[in-house]
Amino acid sequence: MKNCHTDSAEVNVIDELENDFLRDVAEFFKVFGDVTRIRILQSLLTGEKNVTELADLLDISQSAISHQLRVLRQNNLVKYRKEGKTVFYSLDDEHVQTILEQGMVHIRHKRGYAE
Amino acid sequence: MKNCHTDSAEVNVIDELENDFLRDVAEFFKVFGDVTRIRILQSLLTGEKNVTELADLLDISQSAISHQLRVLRQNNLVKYRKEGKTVFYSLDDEHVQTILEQGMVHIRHKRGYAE
DNA sequence: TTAATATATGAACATATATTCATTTGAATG
DNA sequence: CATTCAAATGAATATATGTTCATATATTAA
Repeated sequence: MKNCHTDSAEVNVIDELENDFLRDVAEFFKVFGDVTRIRILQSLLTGEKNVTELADLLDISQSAISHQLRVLRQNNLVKYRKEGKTVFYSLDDEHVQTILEQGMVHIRHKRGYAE
Repeated sequence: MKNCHTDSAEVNVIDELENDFLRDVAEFFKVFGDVTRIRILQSLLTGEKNVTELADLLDISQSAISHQLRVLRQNNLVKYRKEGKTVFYSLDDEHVQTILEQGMVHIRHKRGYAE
């Protein structure tokens, strides 16, 4: 007799789904786990910016910025808007902002940075 | 005449502090950016577990678990308690739990997993 | 003390990832 | 159309990271 928790084949299926899910969660956090991307995201907290602006502001090559923006795009952390030749990026939703700010608050408290 | 925002040397000092801070934030998120560590953390949501338990439960070698627990320890995501030869690990504080759950909720919604 | 068990650690290896450099695409303008 | 400017992309390289394997440490039991 089987129930929804002890049948081994069924549990394996569930485990696989769970593992896929956790893999995605890890991938999601991984995107926040890079200084360049964090700096980009933090810059976008104050509003949309184009690629050149970001490169100048952060003193990082246009190429590096562009590569990282692609990662951010692919993971839906930013959205963009084209206007002529320039592309303006901004944070995708408040979820992103919330998580970013949570992390910043955590480190600020932990390391005792001035508020 | 200088003020607290335009003096270039002073700004550089501020930038350095800010960059150090953002580096730490990225490091912090990086810890969440690995499936094994996420699986460990998720397992600890239901309470403390020892190393062997985790290795069995997650079907990951004792060594791999131990290496990752070290990373989690060094970043204050978990704390531990020794009892004889066994070491019990648990989540450090609710901050960790909050961020983990935020990420899981985000992915669940984004990917449309069943609640 | 010897054996057994739980955990930690170091070295080696394979893979992933970020940056640079060169080039390309695409849009506006002369 | 040729040029210029903004952004994207591909290849190459250097570095970081996770796992395995072998071994060490530490605690308990025989």
